Amino acid sequence: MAATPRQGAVDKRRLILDAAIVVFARQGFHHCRVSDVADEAGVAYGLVYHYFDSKEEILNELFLERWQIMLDAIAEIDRREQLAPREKLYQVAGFIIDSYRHEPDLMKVIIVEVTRAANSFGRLHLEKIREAYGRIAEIVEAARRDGTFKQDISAEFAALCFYGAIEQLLSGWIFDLLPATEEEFERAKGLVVEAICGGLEVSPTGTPAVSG
Amino acid sequence: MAATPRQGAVDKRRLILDAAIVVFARQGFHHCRVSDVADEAGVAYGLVYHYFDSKEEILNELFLERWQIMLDAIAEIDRREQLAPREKLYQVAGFIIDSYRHEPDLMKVIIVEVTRAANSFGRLHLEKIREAYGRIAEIVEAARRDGTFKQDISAEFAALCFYGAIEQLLSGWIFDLLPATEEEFERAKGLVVEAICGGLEVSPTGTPAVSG
DNA sequence: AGACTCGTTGACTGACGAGTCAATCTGACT
DNA sequence: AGTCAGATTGACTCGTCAGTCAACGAGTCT
Repeated sequence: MAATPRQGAVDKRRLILDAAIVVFARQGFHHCRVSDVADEAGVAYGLVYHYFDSKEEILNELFLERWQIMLDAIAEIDRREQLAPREKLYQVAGFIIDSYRHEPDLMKVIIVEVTRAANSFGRLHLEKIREAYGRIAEIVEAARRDGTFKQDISAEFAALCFYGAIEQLLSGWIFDLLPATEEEFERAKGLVVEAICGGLEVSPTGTPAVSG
Repeated sequence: MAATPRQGAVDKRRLILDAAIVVFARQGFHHCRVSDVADEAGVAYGLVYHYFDSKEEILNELFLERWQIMLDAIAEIDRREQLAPREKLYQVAGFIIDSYRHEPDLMKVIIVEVTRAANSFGRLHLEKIREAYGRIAEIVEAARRDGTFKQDISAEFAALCFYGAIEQLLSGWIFDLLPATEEEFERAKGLVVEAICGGLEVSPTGTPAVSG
């Protein structure tokens, strides 16, 4: 299975994966043909089946590949001792938002075709998604232990809200409900953390309302 | 088109819609056949096409029907002058969560199948989804005006986070990542509002941490 | 009774598209 | 030059399934 890609030769497997990202994002997984992917990759139809067992396997591969990168990134962020909980969450939000900024098509495919459809194929995806919640929950749990975060909201529940807010944000960009500009991406990072950590309500004491 | 359903006769159109909810939820929109829906409804295959133009139209109908109910409910909640912003949001969260409690299959279909489809078929769905954000944003906007909510988070952004958290909650139940019991439903209503309005962080002054 | 309308039936069709496979190519190694 | 392994090709197969349609049934009106 392409164990030794000849030097100089283009990695056709990668080519197919990248083409699939474009096609899946444009037409949707169910509304595209395998031949569309092959055409986009500039490759013969049959070659797709040389590298992958099925159309679904391509989607699986795209998801698992990218999701693992995210899981590792979250774990790495959590490991930085000097960061306050809120800063850790900011880093996490930043990583996910930057992922969308740099690879909007891939993130669209993952969110629209995989995250929302997790019941149709194997339990593997659900396990991976749960893992992401778990890693975020660990950050929250540490914050609860050191007294920064409230006791009465469980870490798992908090993680769910936090991730949900971010995913909805990406959905907004994906479906053109929100302006997807560089400035908006940056602003959103801070705002989503402020909304979830600080809350929408004005604190009883500090944080005077900024006019304008 | 079934303008005068004869009295005593079962409304076959409704029967088909209800069967579609069950089948779409169980097998997924793309992994079921129209004949599955007909069988579930106990009706001949062709009758489905007597009432609907296509398989997709059934999905459309299910979404639009239910979504409009939700939009109306949110508007109605916003109209209750005596409610504080946080209480209004609690009512909204409660309504959506209760929708899931009473019709989990329908809500599953709407969340799992429609959002995915939102890019493939018409912009109508997106418009409706945007409308929901808008109605929630109105609640937040009023709260910002009267000084209850922060100025530096826009109402639209706040609405997105709020709705995102709720949708993620439903996803958790849908995909069995969370226990879906009566008590959890009730607890979740309060928690999601507390998380979003009050934030995860302990307020500088009040709200002493509850032990246990 | 006869004619008309509308609900209902389910066998059939036609297109579509995932996956197969035998043939061909390419470069490496002897 | 000859052999071999793996990459690459694309025409073909074959099941599936959305959508059609001609016929039938059950009320209603005259």
